[in-house]
Amino acid sequence: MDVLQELEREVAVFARRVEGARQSWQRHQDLDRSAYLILLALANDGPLAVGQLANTFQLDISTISRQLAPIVDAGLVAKERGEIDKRQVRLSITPEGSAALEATRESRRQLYAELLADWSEADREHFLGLLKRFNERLLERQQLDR
Amino acid sequence: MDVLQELEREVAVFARRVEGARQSWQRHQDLDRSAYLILLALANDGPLAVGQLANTFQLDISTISRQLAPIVDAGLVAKERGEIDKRQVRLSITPEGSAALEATRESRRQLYAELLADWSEADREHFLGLLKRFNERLLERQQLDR
DNA sequence: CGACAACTATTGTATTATACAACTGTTTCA
DNA sequence: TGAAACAGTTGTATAATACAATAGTTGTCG
Repeated sequence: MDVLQELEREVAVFARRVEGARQSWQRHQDLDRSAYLILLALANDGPLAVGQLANTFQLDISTISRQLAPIVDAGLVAKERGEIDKRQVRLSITPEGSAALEATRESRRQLYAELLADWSEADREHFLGLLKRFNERLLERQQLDR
Repeated sequence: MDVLQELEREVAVFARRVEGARQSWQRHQDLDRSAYLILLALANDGPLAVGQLANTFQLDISTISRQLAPIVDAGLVAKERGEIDKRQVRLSITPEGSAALEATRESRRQLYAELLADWSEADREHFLGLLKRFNERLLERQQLDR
């Protein structure tokens, strides 16, 4: 059978399953997906504006704006008016945010350790590499399409 | 950096990107994701009941029931009362359904051909293999959790 | 054999994530 | 300096989902 066709199918299934997993694995104390990804982005790429986050995830600014509200309220992200450009907002992760991020990260890492318990290190690395490459492609494609 | 941690992150990103792609790539004449996956399941695994489909995707029966409505209306899936057990419903793909499935499949295959244009055949196969394995794991896990 | 528990599917209702549109305040530039 | 462009927020609509209530069917046990 055609590899592309199978791949396409497997990706569709993957999307469904991951979506399902998100719900059933969501532990109460952990950050939800949007908060987790936002904090990850802020932790990695320093302070960002709302629009930059929206661009990172290819989501509408309004969506990010709403997702931000609870995590700003919870004190995980600090929000200041931009100094140079007062339209912008400068979002940065707080120490509490970093702590929450680490906790969730560890909890998820644990999950993946169980999930991939019998995978060799080589397979894990290989999968990671290919997935990264695929993700980059997806991003490029989506940016073109906009 | 820890491979598991990176993998976990990459999967989260993947879920987001694929979700985004679903919206921007949805061509008008193509089947939507749920219809596509349902037809795929019916084409591969013969006639199924609503509950069996729900189990396949780890979704609530009510969700499948609703997703079924438009594709039954469109004549892509035939719906009969089960002969032995009249509570059940017997869903099977119709010739029109097969045609629609093939068209969407081809359209998606094309998309993946572009997306993975510069991947070697070996990489594609490798990615497919690892993804399949990961998907199986996810399913096992989710079934346990229910 | 008949009542009741268990099961299959549908429909009602609520929630969540998202986009688009309308609006406010800020900046840039002709 | 006024108009167009831009950043973000809030209002509104839609789609996908889960859970609850319900209807019809089956199976079992006293």
